[in-house]
Amino acid sequence: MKNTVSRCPIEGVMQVLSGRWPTLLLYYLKDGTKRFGDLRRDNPTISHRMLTVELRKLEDAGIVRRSAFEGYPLRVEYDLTPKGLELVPLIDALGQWWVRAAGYPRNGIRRAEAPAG
Amino acid sequence: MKNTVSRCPIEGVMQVLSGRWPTLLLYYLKDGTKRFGDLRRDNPTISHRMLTVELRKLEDAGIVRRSAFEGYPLRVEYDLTPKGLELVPLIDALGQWWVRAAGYPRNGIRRAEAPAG
DNA sequence: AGTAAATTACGCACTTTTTTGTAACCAGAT
DNA sequence: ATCTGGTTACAAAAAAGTGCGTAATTTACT
Repeated sequence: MKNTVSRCPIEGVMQVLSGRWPTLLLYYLKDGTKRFGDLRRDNPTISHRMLTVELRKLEDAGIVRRSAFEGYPLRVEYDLTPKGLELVPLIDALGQWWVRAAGYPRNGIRRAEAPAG
Repeated sequence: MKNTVSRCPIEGVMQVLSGRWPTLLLYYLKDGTKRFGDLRRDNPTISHRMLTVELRKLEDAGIVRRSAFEGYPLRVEYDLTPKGLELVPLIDALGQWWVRAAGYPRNGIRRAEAPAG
């Protein structure tokens, strides 16, 4: 998943959305503005390092907006940009496809017997 | 991205679609049936091993159908299952979002100044 | 009054885990 | 020997986790 020039738009999107966290963060951010700690509580298994890294990646992709406020204790808020909001229904569609297709019959055709012609 | 029980459907989909190859293979397979060697030529940078690994993953997910025919040299064909076909427009939508959103204005709000209240 | 501890959102260095690539080997008919 | 579609073992690379340090203010306690 290294940085490669992508001829195909699919490569570009997947560079950003691939992995366990990006879509999951989108999922939580679509409810509205969240703080760093909120997102950690939403998903307790993400490490603080990964959360910063992934948020930064989404920010760089123009999907998430980061707003830091002066003062202590620190306060930083994250929310979706218009671009990010457009992405949400597309991700949702994938989720729906996943649950819908879960009941599909297994493709039983393995090692089909047929003339090699 | 290891095997975790996914409460959220998003996690499930991304487990299969994450990475550089899955969506790309979908992209090539949507044109119709392809053989192993075809797919390697379509994407010369994928290693022999990764192609088998990724194809097997997609097959296990019920997205790709694998048909092996008797005889030598070997002949194995890959195509999309109905489930896989349903996925294609969703992936395409992501690609379109990517190119459409590429021209969006950068989110310039960084380190916003505001009362910490 | 003085001090210790908690808070919040990280950055950095280091270790572990996971993923991907390489190369060699296999089958068996032409 | 070559062709095709694989498998396996090993090595390299990338991704993810761990733990420590930082900052200024509040709270908790003595």
